[in-house]
Amino acid sequence: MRGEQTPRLREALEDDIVSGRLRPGQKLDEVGLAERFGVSRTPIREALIQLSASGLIEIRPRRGAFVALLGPRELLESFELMAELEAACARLAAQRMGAADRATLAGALAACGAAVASGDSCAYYSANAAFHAAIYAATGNRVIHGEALRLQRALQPYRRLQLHVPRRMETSLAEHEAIMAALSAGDGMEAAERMRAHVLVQGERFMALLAALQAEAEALAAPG
Amino acid sequence: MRGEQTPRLREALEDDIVSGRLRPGQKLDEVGLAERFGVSRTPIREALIQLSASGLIEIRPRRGAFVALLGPRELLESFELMAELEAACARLAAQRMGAADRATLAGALAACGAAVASGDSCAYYSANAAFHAAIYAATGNRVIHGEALRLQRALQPYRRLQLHVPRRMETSLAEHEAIMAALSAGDGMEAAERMRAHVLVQGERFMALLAALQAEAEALAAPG
DNA sequence: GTCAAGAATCTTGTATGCAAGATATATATT
DNA sequence: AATATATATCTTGCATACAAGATTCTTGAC
Repeated sequence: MRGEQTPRLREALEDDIVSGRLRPGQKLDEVGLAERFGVSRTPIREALIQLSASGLIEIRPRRGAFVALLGPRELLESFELMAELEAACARLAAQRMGAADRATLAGALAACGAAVASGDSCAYYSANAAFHAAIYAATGNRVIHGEALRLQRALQPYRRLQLHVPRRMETSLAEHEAIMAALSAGDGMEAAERMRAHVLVQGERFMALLAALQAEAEALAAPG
Repeated sequence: MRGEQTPRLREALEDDIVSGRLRPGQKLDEVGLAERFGVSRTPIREALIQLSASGLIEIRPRRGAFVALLGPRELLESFELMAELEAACARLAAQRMGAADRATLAGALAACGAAVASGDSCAYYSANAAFHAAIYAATGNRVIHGEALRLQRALQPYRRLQLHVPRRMETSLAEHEAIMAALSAGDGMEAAERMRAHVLVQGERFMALLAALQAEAEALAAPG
């Protein structure tokens, strides 16, 4: 038996959550997970604690672990934090971006364009994440890069719900292109401002979607 | 035996680290900690995992847990993140601050002034933390507030080393007053810009101090 | 038939035991 | 004497065991 199960378990669970296989609010049973992964509860618990620290799950004492289910307020606040953090990344990237960063960024933007052209919202989903991640990396600041990635992952399950909002991809792509232009021009302020708006509007659009879904759910629940 | 040891242990260890009783780089022995707190290794391990997630300690697989010891690069990068995050807080606080927030902030600023007047750098240390925390709170965004506090704590052990830099308190207080003025005027851009500079300069001053200390240590080590 | 109280069951939190990797020590070799 | 190697010891990572709080089911009263 070789050591270090916990990282593997953490990654597997993280993947399940980010990819949507585990839904927000769902309970994570320690014994069940232990059996599924063929380990004891100990490394499972350690992985769960790590995930709770990164915001993907919530542990309620004596009640168990649940895939994080952000309420409307917390969700809006998280998107606001993301917007501020990404705006900072854009500003720093505009100042420091090197040739390699520029190439990576251009590639990610091209992938976004291709996804829009083919109408593949799933491809856009990951190309979008790569575009944003390329900006984090272009700050040259690994601490900021890591924090931004962590937050991006924590919000991923919610972004997923947005995939099919009409014309979302097109407007998002246009915003990406404007951000790219500001970055290429070295205009940090402009890039930051556009990035902030880009992320904030996602949060607001998402809030509207959430409200609609909740109204729908209540309408279904009440008469039944 | 009542449940829930882990939170207590986490807080106690966090306090030991933030207060400086445990030095950066120091090893944390699981058995030793377990004996000291009168518990088994299990809750100790869980507390250590949580602390590693918040950045206060570092766990190296099969090697053990150590109080986080940031290298120069990571430290500068962390201060840069802090500067961006606090700048965002200042901007949001300028827009949203209510009467209660304003009063808390004024109180914290007064405490900073009193500490400078009496030359009590230890009192300034905590009044300074309270001033910054009041700004996080004034954003009205609990997620941002929590992240800012977490990062503040993670950097606290390093700020502590800076306590006795000559005239540090006076310049810091002057910067606080300028930030307060911008906040009161509702000038978010100005407040953000001043806050960013305030935090960045701390990071740079700290780097200089660290370099001096390292040079001193090497000078002592080489000839002996 | 609904609701409340109590018992049975389940799940979590902590303790303990054991195996494997890491560190320290002793020995041998050059 | 210094270095490399083998061995002993220590520490971590994981499995298992058990106790206490949470949940569910049953039973009784209204």
